[in-house]
Amino acid sequence: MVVFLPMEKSLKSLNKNGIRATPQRLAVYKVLSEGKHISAEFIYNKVKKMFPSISFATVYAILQLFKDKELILESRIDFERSTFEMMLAPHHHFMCKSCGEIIDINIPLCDTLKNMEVDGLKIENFQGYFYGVCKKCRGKRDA
Amino acid sequence: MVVFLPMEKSLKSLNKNGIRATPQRLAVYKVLSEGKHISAEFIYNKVKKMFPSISFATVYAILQLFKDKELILESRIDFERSTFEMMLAPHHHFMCKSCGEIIDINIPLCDTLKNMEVDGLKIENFQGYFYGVCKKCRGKRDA
DNA sequence: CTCTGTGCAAACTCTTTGCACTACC
DNA sequence: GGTAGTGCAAAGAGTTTGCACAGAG
Repeated sequence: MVVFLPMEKSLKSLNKNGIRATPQRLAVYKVLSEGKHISAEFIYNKVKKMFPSISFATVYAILQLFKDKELILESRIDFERSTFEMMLAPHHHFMCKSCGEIIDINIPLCDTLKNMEVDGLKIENFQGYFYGVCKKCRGKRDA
Repeated sequence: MVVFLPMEKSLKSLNKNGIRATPQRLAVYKVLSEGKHISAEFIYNKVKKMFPSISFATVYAILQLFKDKELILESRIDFERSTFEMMLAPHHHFMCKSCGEIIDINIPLCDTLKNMEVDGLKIENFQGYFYGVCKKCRGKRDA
C-alpha cells in the first residue's frame, strides 16, 4: 500500500515508544511531524481526509497518549487553544499580537533554564512565551 | 461608609487609569490586589460576598477592561483556566505538576528577555512558565 | 476471546455575547 | 436623555467522558 510507505519512520517511532501503531495514530503522528504548533482541529481536518470517520475524541485520545509518552509537547501561548508539536530541540514560542501567528524563537539563554533549581523548586520543564508584532504585520502597519 | 474606606487606594488607582470606579470594579480590584494568580471564579466568589448580585459576565467584563488598561496581567500556566494579577515587578510562574499550585519565581536572567529583538521580532512581552514538583509535594513523595 | 482503540453523542468547563435594566454624567 | 455598566440567560469554543461497536493480538 503505497500510501503507508512514507509512514515507516512513524511506525518505528511509535513502536519504540510502546505505542501500538494504528492507522489513526500513524496519521496523527504524520501530521504532527510535518508541522509545528499544530492544533487539535488542524490534525482532525488533515486526518479526516484520509480517515473520514475519525472523531475529535480519537484525536484527543491520541494526543493524550503521545503526551504521556513524552513524544509531543503541548503549548498554550494562544490562550484559546492548545498547540502540539514533536519533542525536538528546545526552543520557545513567539505569538504575533496582530495576526496570531506562532513562530519558533531560539534563545540560547533559555536553554540554561531547564533543570535549574530555584528557591528549592526543581524545574523539570520550561516554556517561554514571547509576545509582540511579527515582521509581516509591522510592515503592513508602517505602510 | 466604613466598608469602602480601605478601597481609597483602589479608587485612586482606577481613576488614574481612566476607569470609572464602580463598586464592582473596586471590589474586583481589591481581590486582585490582595493575592496572586487569581482565577475569575475566585474573584466571582469573593466579590459575591459583598455584592451577591454580581455575575460572571461582569467579572469578565471588568477583567477585560483592566487588561486593556494594562492594570493586570493574564497568565495561562494552568492550561485549564486563566489567572490574573496586578502588574508589578516582572516575575515568572512555577506550577506544581502534582498539586497544581502556582508559585512566583524570580529569575533575574529572564528580565533581560523583555524588550529584546530576536530574528527581527520585537519582543514586547514575555512570560516564563516553569513546571516541576513543589517542595511540599516532594516531601510527601519522599515520606 | 479478551482487551484495546475508535466513533458518536452528550456533557462539561471556561468564557463571551445579546439584550434589557439601571445608574451615572 | 444618552451613554456606560451590570446582570441574566443563553450561546460558544475547546475538550472530555460514557458507552457501544470494531478490530487486533
